[in-house]
Amino acid sequence: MLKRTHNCGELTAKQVGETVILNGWVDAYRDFGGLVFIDLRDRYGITQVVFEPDQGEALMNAARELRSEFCLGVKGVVAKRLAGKENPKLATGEVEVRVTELSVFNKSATPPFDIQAGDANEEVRLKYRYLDLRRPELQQVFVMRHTMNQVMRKSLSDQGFLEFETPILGRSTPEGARDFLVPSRLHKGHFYALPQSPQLYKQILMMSGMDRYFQIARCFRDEDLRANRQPEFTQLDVEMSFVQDEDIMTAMEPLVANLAKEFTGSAPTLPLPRIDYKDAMERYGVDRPDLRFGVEIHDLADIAPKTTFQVIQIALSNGGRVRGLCAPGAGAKYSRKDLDGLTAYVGEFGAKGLIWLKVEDEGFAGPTAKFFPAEVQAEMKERFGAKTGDMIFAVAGPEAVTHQALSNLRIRLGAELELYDPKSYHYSWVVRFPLLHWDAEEKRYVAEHHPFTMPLPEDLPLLETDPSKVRAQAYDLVINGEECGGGTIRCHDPAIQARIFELLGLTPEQAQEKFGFLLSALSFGAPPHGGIALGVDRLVMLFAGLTNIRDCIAFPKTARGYDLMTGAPGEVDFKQLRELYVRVVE
RNA sequence: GGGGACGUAGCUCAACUGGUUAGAGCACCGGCCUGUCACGCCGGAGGUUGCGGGUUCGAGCCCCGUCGUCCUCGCCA
Repeated sequence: MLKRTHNCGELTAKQVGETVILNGWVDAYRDFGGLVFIDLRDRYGITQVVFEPDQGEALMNAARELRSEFCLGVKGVVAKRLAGKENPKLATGEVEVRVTELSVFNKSATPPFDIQAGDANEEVRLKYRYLDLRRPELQQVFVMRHTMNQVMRKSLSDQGFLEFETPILGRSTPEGARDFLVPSRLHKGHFYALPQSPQLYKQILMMSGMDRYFQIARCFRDEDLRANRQPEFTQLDVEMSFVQDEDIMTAMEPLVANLAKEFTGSAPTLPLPRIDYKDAMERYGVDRPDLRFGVEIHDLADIAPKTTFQVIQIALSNGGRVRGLCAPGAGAKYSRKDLDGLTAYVGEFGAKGLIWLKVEDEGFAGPTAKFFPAEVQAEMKERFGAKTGDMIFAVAGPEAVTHQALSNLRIRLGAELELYDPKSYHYSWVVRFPLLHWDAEEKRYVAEHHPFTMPLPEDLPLLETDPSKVRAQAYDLVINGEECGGGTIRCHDPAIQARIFELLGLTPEQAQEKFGFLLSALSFGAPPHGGIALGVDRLVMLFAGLTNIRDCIAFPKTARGYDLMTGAPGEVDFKQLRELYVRVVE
């Protein structure tokens, strides 16, 4: 076998004159009859190799047979290219390899799509994922992903964290996402569940005195997919003992800074900003604000009495809200048609309409400007810091609608008006989430994060009087408006944990049945503890500038949960089902 | 479960208002070519228009159903 002495990305003028062997795939071939050029590709780069008649007819004939994606070994002499024939687009473009010996390891069928172009339909790319993954663009993403894993391991290991593995076959627990179930052969009618996260195991490890845990853990949730959501995904899972919420954030920040440094070239100043959940919702309408730009949302309820605008009066009298934001420089940017488009856009989030006001020297302009007297206009200009040429957008309606409509509008305006550098990164913590919210349909409280979250100490009394007002010791890591991780301090007090189970509608018997092991472990001197999990796939997506999580997962699934390469999920033999006591019903 | 976009040659796309034999570029096959790097030139082959039904003298185009891909609401992180 012609074993490589060099890879396809490393030859330069330094090796001129050396005999080398390269292994790789035919990226392109250019056949001149009397002269054949091959671009040989591996994951390190591309090197041009050339076949010339002086090496004999047999070699030339063999070279003329080469086609795209043939897998080759070539032996030859590194030569400086003819003067003026260098290719500045290639790292190896100064030189070429004059081939003396060729070994075709394997021919290739004609590729089903143009691997170099990379513009094929995703369906076909996923079916032939092994070919898609030959593309340098994709290979770079997985190099990055590898590096990320290394940075995470090193950062945490340097801080004294121990890497653990926890079971994939666990038990189904109530709350959270739908479980993937695995039927037990040994126990008729019983099922394992794949972990939604290693949550309880890592808490138990704290109770075992492991003190600082981490795992790059695969998690499974049987819910519908999205551009940034797959049914199996990877978390950097972390847990620490003897800590409060600030300790977790402080412990994670060096890691975040290391990732930022590695992938963006610059690390944020620490500590990262903390924003109260409540402030985030008020100022940005969302719990994961994109803070690469300003444009805060302001309330307009107080000006309502000074206008004659029915829409506003009605929203307020129905217990809703009127809120708006100021888009700098939007006045000249948006045509009437564009504004109709923005109105339709907020409509997607339930807004009945969009109030838009152009700020001009003479006052507001727009179809609803007449409802705002001069005095109110001055007040609004001041509140929004609006200048001539800006636009004020406002939405009236139920609180959730104003939040959704304005937060999404804000993101859209930020991009369209180029209010930030798309290559920039902003990191922040959103803290003090609500512990619970009331689910009207199920007629019970539902955990905002998960059922093991510790309330803020000062809010503990509210657990008895007004549970939905209880704030949690919870924190999310937000980067560029993406939720990249979240965690909580856990309940290490069995009594508080029992009270929360009660609020969640679990009887003591049910709590015992589902979480007996946890309650038991809590009763044996459990340390105060807490942790966090970062979404590895999302971090790769973010740092690689991708808009879709499939491109940073080697073998992803489609929106319907198929693996188009293997055909999973597939049918199984009746015999397999019988062993598992499982029957398919129509 | 709901909404939207899409599905035509191996790939990327075109085909007027429903009208002759469904076209182009790339890829593929054959031939020519000694300095290309998106090589070039000549020639050729390649189609169940996702699938099933319907309307029509006539359907890639209209209607119904179905499957698949993407985006999204619900759900979920």
